[in-house]
Amino acid sequence: MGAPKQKWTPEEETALKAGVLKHGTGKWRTILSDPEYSSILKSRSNVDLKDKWRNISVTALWGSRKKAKLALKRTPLSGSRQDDNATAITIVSLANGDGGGQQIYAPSPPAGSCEPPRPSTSVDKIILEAITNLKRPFGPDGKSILMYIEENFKMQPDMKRLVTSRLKYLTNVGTLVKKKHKYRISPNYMAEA
Amino acid sequence: MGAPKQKWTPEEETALKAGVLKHGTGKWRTILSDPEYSSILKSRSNVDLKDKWRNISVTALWGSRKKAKLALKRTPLSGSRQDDNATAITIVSLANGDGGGQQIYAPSPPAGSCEPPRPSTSVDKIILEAITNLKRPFGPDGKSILMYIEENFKMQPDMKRLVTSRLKYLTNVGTLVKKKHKYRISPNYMAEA
DNA sequence: CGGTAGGGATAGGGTTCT
DNA sequence: TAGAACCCTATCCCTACC
Repeated sequence: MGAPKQKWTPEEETALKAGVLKHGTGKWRTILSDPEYSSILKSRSNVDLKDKWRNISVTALWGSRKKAKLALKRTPLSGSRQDDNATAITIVSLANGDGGGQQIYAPSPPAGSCEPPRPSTSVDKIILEAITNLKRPFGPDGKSILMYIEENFKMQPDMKRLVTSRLKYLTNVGTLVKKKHKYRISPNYMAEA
Repeated sequence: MGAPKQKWTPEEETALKAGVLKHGTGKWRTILSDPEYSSILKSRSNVDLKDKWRNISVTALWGSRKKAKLALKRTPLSGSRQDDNATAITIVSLANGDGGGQQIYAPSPPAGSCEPPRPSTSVDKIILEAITNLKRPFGPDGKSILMYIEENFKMQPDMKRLVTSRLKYLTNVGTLVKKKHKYRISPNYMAEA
């Protein structure tokens, strides 16, 4: 009697994250077989795990943007009604199916303003996207990240320095893990949320 | 900014219903690809089809309930059983958002007395509600339907037999479709309305 | 066949417009 | 307030490729 849509419970999600932390991504059958998680995840398949992890990943990447959007919605503060999505959003057209057009990078939220101090800026999102999409076995190096950003975003002149300093910062705070000049998104970062 | 809201034409709606009849619900991309309908539905997406079908469904469910009420008022006449399976069948309390309160099942209209043999009783309404709310991919099986009813209605002792026989009947007259022990509301039933 | 990656489709909740 | 049309995205499914 399968359920039409079996929503993931927080317990399952936690187990999955722990499993990835322990065995790494792409080891779904292994995670499922690990007695530490098998009971919690017994109603899931390895493919389910893969799908869910994919979903968690994009959520982590786009999370802050979403929060900003929701915040704006909940509080229709002041007037401006038109440039809703424009305000706090820094990456556009990622969702659009066409892979042709170049995306536009807008420095930092010019209008939104009410953002509390966050450990991430819009550049960070781009960096995370770059690392994710480059899909290097041990993560891309700084140069590749730069190239990715140059190729996929219209950037402002000081972008290079900005990215470099952000890479350093994100590594310091633990969002990224740097090893042999290569950057990866910390599993811990995924595991939080 | 968005599209100006493209209202569904009767032609499109007909094509959609025919498509569902031919391919089944949940086969929206298939329906869209069927050359028989693709020209008519060319400006619709698979998601549009799904959304429209959802609208049609709720309208049909609620519509039939209204019709039944009116029918009872208008003509308590006897006889004809093909009294359209569409109008006679009604579903109640589908709209209640809270899942908390238990509903009350009243056997068959005790007051009406001179009720002619109708193709539906109040049990039928409950059955349809169960099938609708259980939302199983291929429809719930008889056992699930029973459980749903037991959990959500105060029932009389012979409910089980009643439900079983009604399931058989509704399948015979085409209101339900039975396949591999699972019951679904007939697309025909939806498509009429 | 079993497993994973990726693309794509569906389901269902939300939102917007009328 | 309701209903129709539309959006968002978690979940599920299918296929290609080992």
